[in-house]
Amino acid sequence: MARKPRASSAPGQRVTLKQISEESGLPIMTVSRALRGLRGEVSEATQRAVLAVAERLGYRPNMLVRAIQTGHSMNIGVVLPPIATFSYELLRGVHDELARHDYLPIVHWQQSDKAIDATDERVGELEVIHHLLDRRVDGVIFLPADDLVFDLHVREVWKRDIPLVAVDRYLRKSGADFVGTDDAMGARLAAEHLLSLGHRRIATIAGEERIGPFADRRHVFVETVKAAGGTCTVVEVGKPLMPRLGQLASELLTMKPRPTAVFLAADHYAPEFLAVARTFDLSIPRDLSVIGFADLEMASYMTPPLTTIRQHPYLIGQEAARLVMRRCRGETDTKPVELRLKPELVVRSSTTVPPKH
Amino acid sequence: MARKPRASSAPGQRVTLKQISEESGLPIMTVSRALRGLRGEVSEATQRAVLAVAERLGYRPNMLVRAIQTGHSMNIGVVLPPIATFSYELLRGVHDELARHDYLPIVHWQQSDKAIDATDERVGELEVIHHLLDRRVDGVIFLPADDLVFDLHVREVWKRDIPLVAVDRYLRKSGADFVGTDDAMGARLAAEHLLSLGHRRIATIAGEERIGPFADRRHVFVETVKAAGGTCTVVEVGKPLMPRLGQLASELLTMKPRPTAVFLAADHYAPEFLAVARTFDLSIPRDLSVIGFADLEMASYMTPPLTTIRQHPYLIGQEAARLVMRRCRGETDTKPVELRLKPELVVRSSTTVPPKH
DNA sequence: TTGAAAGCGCTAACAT
DNA sequence: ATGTTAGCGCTTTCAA
Repeated sequence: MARKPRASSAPGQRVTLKQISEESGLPIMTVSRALRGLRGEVSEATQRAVLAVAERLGYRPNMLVRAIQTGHSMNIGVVLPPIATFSYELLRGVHDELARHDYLPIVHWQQSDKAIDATDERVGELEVIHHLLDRRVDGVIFLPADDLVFDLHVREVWKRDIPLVAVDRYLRKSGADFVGTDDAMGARLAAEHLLSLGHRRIATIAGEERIGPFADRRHVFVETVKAAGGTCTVVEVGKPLMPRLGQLASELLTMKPRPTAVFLAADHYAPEFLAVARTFDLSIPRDLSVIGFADLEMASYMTPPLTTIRQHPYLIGQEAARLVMRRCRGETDTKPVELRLKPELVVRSSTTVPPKH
Repeated sequence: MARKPRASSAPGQRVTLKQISEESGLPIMTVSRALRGLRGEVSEATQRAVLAVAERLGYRPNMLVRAIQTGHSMNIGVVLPPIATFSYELLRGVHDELARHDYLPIVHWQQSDKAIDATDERVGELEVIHHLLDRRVDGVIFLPADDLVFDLHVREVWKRDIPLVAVDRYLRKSGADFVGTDDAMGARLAAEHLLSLGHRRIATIAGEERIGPFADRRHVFVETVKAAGGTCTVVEVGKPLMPRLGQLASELLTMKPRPTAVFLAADHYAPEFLAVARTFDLSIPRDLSVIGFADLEMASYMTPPLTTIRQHPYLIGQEAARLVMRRCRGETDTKPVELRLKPELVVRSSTTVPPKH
């Protein structure tokens, strides 16, 4: 019996293989092969004919359908934390590399408010990865904000045999691939820079120990300073960042004797720290040298311009993208890959020789 | 005859409706209805049973398949220019609002290198929109970098009866929906701020006239100044920005009599402009007031902190997302919507009363 | 090199 | 409230 044609409200009447088939008199299968350019499976004449009709009709392949057929959606899920770290550059790196190979990223930020709303926090958290998985992404690039939550996500992803690459923050236990910065090297560069200027009484405002990169930066920095015969005072700033940071900065600057140099585990701390230093009438870098970590855009605009350790978020994104795509093709061995890009020292005006008195 | 099961390399053996159907003894259709929570079409008992099995099996819907069925992929394409304007905040606004309604953005930056590589520039440009269209996005949010290219994209999108919302840059002819900043109001705020401080001999470094927002900022600023009995020198900086900007700044600062205040059409110009002013031994704001437009993050970190006009990229993104989604549901009339968010004046330390002599 | 048939996993449309 | 059937637009499989 006659059924109504599917509505779908398509006045533009989507062009399908069937239409090309009818127009050209060739069977659908031939059209499909020609359009995909399957060499050796279709004669040149046929191919040209098909291509011509397709072009005339303005045909565009339906990747949704193709995806359910081939198992490849050509989309990569990207999970980012709610805070804006260096995510934008990272994302661009991911995107550019993916796009070069006909993949595209589906971005999903973790929303802080959602987790709070949910009665069971974990349910809310998994929503993010499920939204991606439901769209049948071929792989996932993940910048973990919280280690515990990350584990849940990884499990959920691996259950489906989909590759997952962690970026920026490494989680030892997870066994996932990782691309990030060589934080140890960065910390060493920072320490050596200060040491070479002559500093020996040094301090660091460290990030939370439980966060991988912060742990590395702290330990390597302290060790390097100590190995050179210096002393290093460590204060840790956690969350919430803002009231605590000012307080810690004050404590550090009232120490007697006061350190001659401070290593900030992140550039983010710099504006507040410099503000506090100003209230102590300290001139940077004359009275106190300050070095950061990240090389955020603002580092170069601060007063004074901040000496810091430059990370390479764009390149990290690129490498992460390459890695997932390789995994999608099953080109790599089963051992988890761990890639750490070398950071570099950027000397600006916030560091100099220690004051002499 | 027995066929091989589709490979697809699925050791995790994807869970499908059929499996739930078999496990529960209920027909697939009932399972489908239960899972979608179609109220009134399924008994509570059945629903509970289905949900339990689905949960146990770890079922997740396949949105690809659902999309070809319903015509809704629940994905919105987002096209961004290669330059990093305020895109990140905008993107987050778009994302958050979409995610709240189970949509997700598929982001595609236009790549500058691709266009150059392609023999026919237009082909390269259309690739971006095709990548999105091939994935059957339900709508597109577009931040146009180039007007001519944009027109081609719009045509391509509309051919498929898909809603398109332009953000930030408005293109009169296109007839597309638009969400952006009220540039006229911003320019007026800037002018009135300088006028109220007492400035009358004013200049502006304007952006390219052919770019909508820049045209608005320039004209309204000039008119407002003139209406108050002031004079306004206009210099336009195009592409490439960098060598030209320094030169124009020099010209402006050697004028006699020198303007007492300058309106920069974009915060981006500020670092270079301030650098040039410094070479002229001008103290900002004592000798010269400077006001920008955008309120980029760096504005607050500059020396001196820049007075500027704050835009609301996050909110613009949100509104754009709301608009596409409404269009996707066909909830709006056919007239193109034009939404301009009000910017606000942020007074910092780069503006003050004019020098008297 | 080409063709016919059988799905992919799901939902809309029509029964009952 | 629950079944049944026919697709969605494509690719894979198998046969010619």
